[in-house]
Amino acid sequence: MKIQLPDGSSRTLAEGATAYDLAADIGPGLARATIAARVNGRLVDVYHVLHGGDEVELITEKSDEGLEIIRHSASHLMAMAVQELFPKSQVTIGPVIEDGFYYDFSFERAFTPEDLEKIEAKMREIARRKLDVKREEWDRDEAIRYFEGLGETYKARLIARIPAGETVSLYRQGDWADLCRGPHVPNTSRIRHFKLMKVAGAYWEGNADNEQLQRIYGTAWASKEDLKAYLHRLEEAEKRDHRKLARALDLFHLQDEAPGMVFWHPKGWSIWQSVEQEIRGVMREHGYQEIRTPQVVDRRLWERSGHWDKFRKEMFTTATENRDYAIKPMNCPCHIQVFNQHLHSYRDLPLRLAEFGSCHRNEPSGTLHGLMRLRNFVQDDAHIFCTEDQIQEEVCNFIDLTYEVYRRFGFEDVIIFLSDRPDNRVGTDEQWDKAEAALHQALKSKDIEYGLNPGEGAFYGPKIEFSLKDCLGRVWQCGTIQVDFSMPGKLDAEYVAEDGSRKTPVMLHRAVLGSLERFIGILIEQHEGKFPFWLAPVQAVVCNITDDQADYVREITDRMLAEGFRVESDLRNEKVGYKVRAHTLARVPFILVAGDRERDEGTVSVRNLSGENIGTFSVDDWIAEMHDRRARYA
RNA sequence: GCCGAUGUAGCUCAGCUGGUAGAGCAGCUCACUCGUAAUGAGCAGGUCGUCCGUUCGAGUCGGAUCAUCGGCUCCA
Repeated sequence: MKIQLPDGSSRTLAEGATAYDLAADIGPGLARATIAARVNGRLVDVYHVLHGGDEVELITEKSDEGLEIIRHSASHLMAMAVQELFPKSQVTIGPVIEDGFYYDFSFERAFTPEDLEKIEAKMREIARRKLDVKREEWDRDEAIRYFEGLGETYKARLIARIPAGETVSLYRQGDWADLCRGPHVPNTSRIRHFKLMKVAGAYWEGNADNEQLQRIYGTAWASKEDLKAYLHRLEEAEKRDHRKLARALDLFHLQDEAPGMVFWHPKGWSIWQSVEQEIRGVMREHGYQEIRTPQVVDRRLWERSGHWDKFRKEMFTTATENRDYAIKPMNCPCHIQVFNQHLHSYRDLPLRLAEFGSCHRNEPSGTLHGLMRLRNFVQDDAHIFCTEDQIQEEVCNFIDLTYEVYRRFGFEDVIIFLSDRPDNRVGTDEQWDKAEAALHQALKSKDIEYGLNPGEGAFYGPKIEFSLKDCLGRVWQCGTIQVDFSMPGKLDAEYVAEDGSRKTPVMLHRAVLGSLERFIGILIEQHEGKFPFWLAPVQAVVCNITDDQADYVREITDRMLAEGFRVESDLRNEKVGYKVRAHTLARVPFILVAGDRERDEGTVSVRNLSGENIGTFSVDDWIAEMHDRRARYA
């Protein structure tokens, strides 16, 4: 029979030949490297029997698909190892994830780190048994009986979801088998470069009401080098962790007495100020008016806005003189109060109110995470009151502004999702149609790639989310723009339309950075603490070499301070090498050294963070250089 | 909130099977006045997260609790 290859050539094989036979026919090296095959567009095992005219592409461990198959097979290998060691455990699901895989087990107790070592050793042992991994086709009902017979109730439940009468596939290695669509590696010995990473609890079907399962995470790679490189990458990422850098650079701290709330130190607060000032300027340029609203607001306002019913548990409350209050979890109800203080004309719209609003949310303790997830955070929040017809233009402007700001802070890699109508919602279908279309069109008109989160919108309207990644690749939402058909009406916002009638405006909730804390957290990790000149808490340190230059150093430090730069002098009685090292570790962008020569010439010698001496400048020239860098956001 | 791990000096960590704490760095003092990633010597610094228990005796064992870390769930 003839088999078509991807390069257009064909090969003749005996009837009944498998994908493996094809690889072997081409060459023994390829046979060794082949993990699976794509036959007529479908991924199959190497044991798959070919037919005349099949188009076949061999999948080796070097390809992305091959790697995925290795990881999937590694999760099976792990499940088999767990069940050999712990016969009472039950298997559930074990998918491939970024950089690895996991498998969820039901077991009477949690797995310990020591168990992990044993499981990993058992995996290597099973791999050495060189078991073939073979696909079997089973009748669905028989498969259910088979797994029930083994006491694998979760697996049986999973198969029961497959329509009756269909065949299901099992993959068998030795005497162990698992329900799986496949494909898998041909033999357990093909899984070589892996490591079990961590144990964690996880809920059956991802539902917190269900039983908690024991999840084991692992990583697997095609080569030893890849595995090593991955582990090294994790180590490097750890060094960028904003919590570690915050301690090293003295930016902020958290402590037991105020979980989820930040104590900002002078250097961290300096960064905050720079960020806030930057956003304040951008907002002013884009037609926003900044306001300030109260922290503690009577319960009745939250009842009217609907928050008291829905988010009572997440709100901090307080009471005095028989009145109940909530510490605000969001700013919008207060912004509507400001809007409502005047009777607005349609000519006032869009009206944009901005606030660096401090919000408190009583997040569950297990969710807190450094600066990324807090109980008290400040949003660069704003609410745009507008008509339905103005939504699209406002969204377009907002997208431009968001990208411009992110770029200025050094972010190019932005992840965007649009969340549309959930089942449970307010507003008419026409309103939702219009709002969703406005968001889609705004993104499309900017040629922006974005994902869709169907049904993930808020009950009050659709939204676009802008997310950035932290050093470990975890995605955090930062910017957002949300259409709201509900709250303005609930809180009696209205304007006078052209025809003299009273109408309810649409409100757009929007934030560029999201939470300033979270954004600064990501900023720290993005720059590894080496902030660009315009953001650095200390932009330059001037060091003398001996006491003889102390006055000169004080004088030029004062000159730079007078120009508005954050500059310190280091007059300690230490060797200049010691000072250079200290300020390099403190990530000061420029270290200026003045010895007798510089003092006599009225210059400074400038060293940057890369350790390069970028030259000796006259003090005037250096100040001009700093002005230039600040203006360029360098 | 759920599962697991962790909590010792400002920081990073050591402290075996219970016998009332140790290093490096940082800090302070003194000497040295020095040219781009660590000069030397000395000093000081901890009720071992908190509470309860076991024990003649607890940093070490048990329980509770708080916080942190890694996941899960959640995230207006």
